[in-house]
Amino acid sequence: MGTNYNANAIEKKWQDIWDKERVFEAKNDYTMPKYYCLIEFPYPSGSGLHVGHPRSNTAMDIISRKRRMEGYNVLFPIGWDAFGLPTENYAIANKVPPQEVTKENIDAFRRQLKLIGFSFDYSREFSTTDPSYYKWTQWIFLKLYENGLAYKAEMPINWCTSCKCGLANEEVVNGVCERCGSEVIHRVKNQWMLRITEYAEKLLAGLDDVDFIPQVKQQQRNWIGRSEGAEVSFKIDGTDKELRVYTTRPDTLFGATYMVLAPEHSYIDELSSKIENYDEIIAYREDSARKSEFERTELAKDKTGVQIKGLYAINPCTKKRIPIWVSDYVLISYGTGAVMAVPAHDDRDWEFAQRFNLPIIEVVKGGDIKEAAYTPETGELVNSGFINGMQVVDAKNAIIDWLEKEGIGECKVNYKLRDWVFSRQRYWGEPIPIVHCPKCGMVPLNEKDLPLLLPELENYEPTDTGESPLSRLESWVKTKCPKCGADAERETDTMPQWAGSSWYFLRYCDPHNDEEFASKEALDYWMPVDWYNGGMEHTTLHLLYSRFWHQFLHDLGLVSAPEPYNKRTSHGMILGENGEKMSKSRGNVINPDDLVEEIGADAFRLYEMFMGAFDQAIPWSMNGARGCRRFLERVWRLQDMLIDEEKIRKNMLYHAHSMIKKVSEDYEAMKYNTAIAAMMTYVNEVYSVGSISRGELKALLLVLSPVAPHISEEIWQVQGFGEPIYKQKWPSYDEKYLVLPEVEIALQINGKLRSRLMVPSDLSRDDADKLVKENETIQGLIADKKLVKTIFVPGRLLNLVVKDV
RNA sequence: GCCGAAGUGGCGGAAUGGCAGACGCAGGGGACUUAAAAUCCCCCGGCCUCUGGCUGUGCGGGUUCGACUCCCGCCUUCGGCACCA
Repeated sequence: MGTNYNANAIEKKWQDIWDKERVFEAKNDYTMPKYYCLIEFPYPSGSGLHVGHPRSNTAMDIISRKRRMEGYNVLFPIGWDAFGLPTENYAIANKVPPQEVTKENIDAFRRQLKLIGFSFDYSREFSTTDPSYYKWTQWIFLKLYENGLAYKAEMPINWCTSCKCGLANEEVVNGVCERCGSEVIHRVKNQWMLRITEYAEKLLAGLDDVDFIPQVKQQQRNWIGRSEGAEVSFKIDGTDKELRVYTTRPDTLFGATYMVLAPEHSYIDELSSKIENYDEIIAYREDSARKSEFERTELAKDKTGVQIKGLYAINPCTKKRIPIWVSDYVLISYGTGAVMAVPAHDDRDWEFAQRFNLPIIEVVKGGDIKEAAYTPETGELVNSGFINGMQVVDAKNAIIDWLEKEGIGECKVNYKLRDWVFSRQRYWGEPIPIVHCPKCGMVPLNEKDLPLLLPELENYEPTDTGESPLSRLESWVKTKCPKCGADAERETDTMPQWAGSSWYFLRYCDPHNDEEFASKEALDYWMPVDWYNGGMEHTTLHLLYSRFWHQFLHDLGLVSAPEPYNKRTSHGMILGENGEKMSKSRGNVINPDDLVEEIGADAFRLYEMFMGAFDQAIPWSMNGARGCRRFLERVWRLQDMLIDEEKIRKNMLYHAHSMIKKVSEDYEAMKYNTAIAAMMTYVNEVYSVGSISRGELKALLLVLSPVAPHISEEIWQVQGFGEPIYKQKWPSYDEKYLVLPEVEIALQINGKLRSRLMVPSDLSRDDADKLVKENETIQGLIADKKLVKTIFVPGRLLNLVVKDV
């Protein structure tokens, strides 16, 4: 009997070797074929590594290790997305500087990741909070500012009552703050904004050229939300004002029977003298402001609204006077903040009209407008003057031509995407490198003055005014104008956490560069990222933001690739054993450290990949994890069955080669669970044979090594198989061994399984027909029936279609 | 409400339109052992008249020689969301 499998000792040993030999550092040899594997860099939270992290990490570690064996120069980097509110909140609660908390958390995370044996290039590690990194985040911001893509705007924003800072719409989840869960209200604030909408078309077009899983493309397209329609002006009766609306259905203009303004619409104030029930309208507006966007959408079925008495619009087609209402189902942030209501052909308008007894006029044939709005974009126009009888598509064109001729409207493309609110009134973020000068206005810092360091404070609490804690540090706020030298003040807002993660993949290419964010040479070689795996939850925020920044840098000629990521895949969430989301409060958290201690890193990695389909949410099973350890024990004991034979024996050729093929293909398709099943099947086969040759064991260790690298290296070394696996080539398979001389096929009658037959695997169609005639079993089964036809699928089945005589 | 994904044994899951349940977990039985653990071997969807047969992949239809897979209509669950005019 050989030695026992001591996972912890083996793992420590090989991790030290990899470290010392710098095995996984990407080479600066730009003549080699490259491969850039990326995982979303973790936020180093105080609670430590979650078992969800290793799912994505192991998957990409497998690809990285396989690529190295295939001869690629692989970049598989790691870093820390360390700015953000949880750290800041922890710092406030425990009265310690966020810098210290961050350092501790990063050290803890690094230690945990190293314990699992990922093949990261730690020589390129950095944190977004390093001044040498955020110097370049600030630099990119200044480029955006120079190019008119960063601006300040007074606008209604989401205001978190607890964090006391503005949030992007995208950060508001179910009406509460994504970070702290507190209520979000609307408040007006002068905010830094990034003009991502300028890139809407490009962000959309770029999706055509990248290999993202379809759900990601779909979600980004829906988020950008391009629509084609028209803007139309409605005269307001008795005034010189026109009410501008956007519609995707200009063809239904004859059916517009009333108008609706968002409660925040400026006309309510501008025309206040004409509004008979002004007080009522203002009261309604105040009600709406108190509602979060969530509530405004929640109450979908019970619409509220008030008619603006004294104001009427003129439908430009029918020339009729139509009432104007105000309702919070119309949002100020989309389109023009006002709509023409066509209740016959829009669900929301229909409900509203039903509720308030407003007229509903059918203008497209095909539905029953007494029962519901008819919304399909096909049908014939009725009750519509000069477009009567036209189909919807033609009617749209005709109306737009008419609007343009009359000068009251034109076609217009709209996006649902909104500009990115980029300010945070918080401490733990990159300071925005702008100075406010009483003479020159807003002045960007000079490049040579970057990084603008985040100063240490005594107290990190948000101020009651809602300004950043930085505003309290007078010595920092007071400065000279970079342009004229006059006394000036620094911007005290900081950037959101998304800033640092919008370009980190570029920095990995050349992480120690002091002169540039990364050298052109390094970027040209490494970019784009070949394969990026991450969570679906980042699809519309991080993934879109980083594509935006990258496209912008591309437009400046600073990066060559038009898109940052060539391929994007996604992993499923790991749930607790009870099938619920893992969380401290639910008490179902699995600690990676304990697990590595109990079953070892290799078994842990193996289970993470074996537990189920990679892209689906899977509940944890401690027994399943132990089963994976059991498999590795079985692999370890193969050493006791080893015979002194270099080659793969004849009876094992089929098994070995089909395993290599299956594992190679399944890794690429992220079907890790079936790849591992194939290796288990192979090991089961060896056990039934009772012995294994050196060649047979080598084949297994090579394909197993990306998932379970430590045990594979150890057995390889102990058995004297040569240079370590990390220097070996990925094994290939030979098609000629994938065919067995005989196969078992199914015999079906009318599609029902009746028997099984052993036949030569090269059995031809003619041979099959002959077989049907000559085989006694078959003849017995169809004795009293008439054979209509036979269907033969080589290697699979023989189906006899018969009829009763 | 809208968009997306998914429904297969006790559980996690396999299955280019071709033998449903690979592989693993849990369970049962046996071997080994003084014994237990570990290990090795075998069984393991349901039902029946049990060397065989029937039935079975959320429900109801359809296409096909043949459907977990494709089409139509439902139901349920899970994610995401923006009442987007």
